[in-house]
Amino acid sequence: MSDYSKLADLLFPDVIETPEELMTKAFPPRELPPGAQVTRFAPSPTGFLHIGGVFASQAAERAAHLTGGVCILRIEDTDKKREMEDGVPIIVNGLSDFGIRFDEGVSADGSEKGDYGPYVQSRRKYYYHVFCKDLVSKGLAYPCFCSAEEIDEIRKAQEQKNVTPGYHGEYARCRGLTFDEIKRRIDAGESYVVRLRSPGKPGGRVKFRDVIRGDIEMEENFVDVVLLKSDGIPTYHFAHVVDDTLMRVTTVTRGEEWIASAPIHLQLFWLCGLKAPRYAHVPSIMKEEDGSRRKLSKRKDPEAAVSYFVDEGYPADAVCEYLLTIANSNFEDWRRQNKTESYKKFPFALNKMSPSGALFDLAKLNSVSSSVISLMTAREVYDAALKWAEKYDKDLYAALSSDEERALAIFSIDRGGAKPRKDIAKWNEVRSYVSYFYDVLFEGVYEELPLEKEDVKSVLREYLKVFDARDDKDTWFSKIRALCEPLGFCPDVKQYKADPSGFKGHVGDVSSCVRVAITGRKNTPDLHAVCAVLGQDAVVSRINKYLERI
RNA sequence: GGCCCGUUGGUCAAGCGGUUAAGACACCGCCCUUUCACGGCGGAAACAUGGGUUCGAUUCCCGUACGGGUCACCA
Repeated sequence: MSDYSKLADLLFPDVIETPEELMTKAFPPRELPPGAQVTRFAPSPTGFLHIGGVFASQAAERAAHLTGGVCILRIEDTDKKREMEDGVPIIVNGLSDFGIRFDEGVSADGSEKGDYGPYVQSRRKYYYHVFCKDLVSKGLAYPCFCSAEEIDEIRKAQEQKNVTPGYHGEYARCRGLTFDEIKRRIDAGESYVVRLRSPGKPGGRVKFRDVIRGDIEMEENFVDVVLLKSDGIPTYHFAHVVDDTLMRVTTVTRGEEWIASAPIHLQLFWLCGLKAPRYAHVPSIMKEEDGSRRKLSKRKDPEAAVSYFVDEGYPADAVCEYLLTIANSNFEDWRRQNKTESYKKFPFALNKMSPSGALFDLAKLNSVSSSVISLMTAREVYDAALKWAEKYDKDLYAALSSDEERALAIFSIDRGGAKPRKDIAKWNEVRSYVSYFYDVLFEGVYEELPLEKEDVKSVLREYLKVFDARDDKDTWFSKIRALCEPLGFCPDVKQYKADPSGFKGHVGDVSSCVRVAITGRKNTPDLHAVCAVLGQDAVVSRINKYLERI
């Protein structure tokens, strides 16, 4: 028996299987249609769901489901320090709110589904040890007893000599330890990590193809990276290789910050005798500040957290569609061709993602979102707004739920036709949108009218005389029109524009007076419909109130 | 600092050796409209920079600048 085998048995006495056995028996290749991609999203349970996480998971989910593949949710909890109590449910629920469904993996209640689990890394220790033992037995990994202080010393020495920092070459003190020495130190209770014995050389090169970026060439890894920490739990690098192999993942989508460590991963796959997956490194979402851009920051930017979008009341679909416009620029064209189709029908492609990080553009999000909402039915708007208001705006909730039919009538105005209005971009705008329909919500704030006060007053007084809430739209408008000439306004906009002399304004200005008196603002949906919902008494009292004010 | 990635209008972006350099958001103007919108049309607005390669570079190569990432028993 070689020293390496003896060492492997010493380090991992409980491991009785080989990687090959695992891969043929417990985790055989999946039976999937040709071209199907198996992807995964693998967050740490920090309890914070970053918008970039939704972006990356959306890419993974779309890539899998559009090809008839499988998308996995795996929890990377190998670092206990970063863990948070409700970390898992917060992330699972957050993702699910945004319509991202996983075929396998962890659920909010902690349960798991799928045949390639466990899907929580802390429950996969044995599998990591199987692969690690194999590496040790081949002389490709070894235990290292260096303390944090020693590692620090090494780094300082390297900095002084201007050598690439890291545990490698002559600086890898524990590389040459004999079996007897190792056994003595372990028996003495010294703690250790397991390191890769990297065959790489400074200056060596590796090449790989990234689905999004194309060919990338980098210096190969020559550092004896840590595979297993002193508690026997793997580092990200090693867990990635073992998990994605065993779970039969075909395409790894992850943040671009991982490009730098790809050489480590490629080397690990190679040394384990495995085929590396396809990589798709998705760009970070950026934020502009003081003329320069930086990654959207969890600490500084509220919009980095998906909870921001929930709080503001953006429909999940709207956020997803916005993210899709960043991910695949042809999405907008597709959307124009397929106005009412679900975005899930869009032929998303990983290789059409732009390699550079997009700036998060709230104005654009609002535009996308108001389009999404404009296509919803009054019922859908009501339900969603009500649900949002229940948590975020009690007054609005009370008003909306007090008379469902009336609320539905409000949301029905100018909705459902070929050219719906786009007044609402997020649910926290609903309060303002409906405020004038409810006395308890009405702010009593009035926009300025570009007319003399006396003219406004006479318009309103005359309107009061003729207004009848039962009038149909044509009758109602002809009455408005009839007010014009006696009061010095032009009943025809075109005529007025051709020659405004002799007029105080046109029929639009007359309407504006009425509109502002009733609603406080110059921009509202169809005024006739507004009056109809409000009813005779409310319209009259609103106008009287306004008359008293000015 | 080493290594890697990126750089087309204010923003998101098509483009992949020859184009009047698309489109979208925002902005401005006009039109449509019985009000408000929606919509339509039009406008202003860009290839970071210097060298090559080429008959010809936004597109290919090299350098520079700027931005980003990464160099842990964190992911």
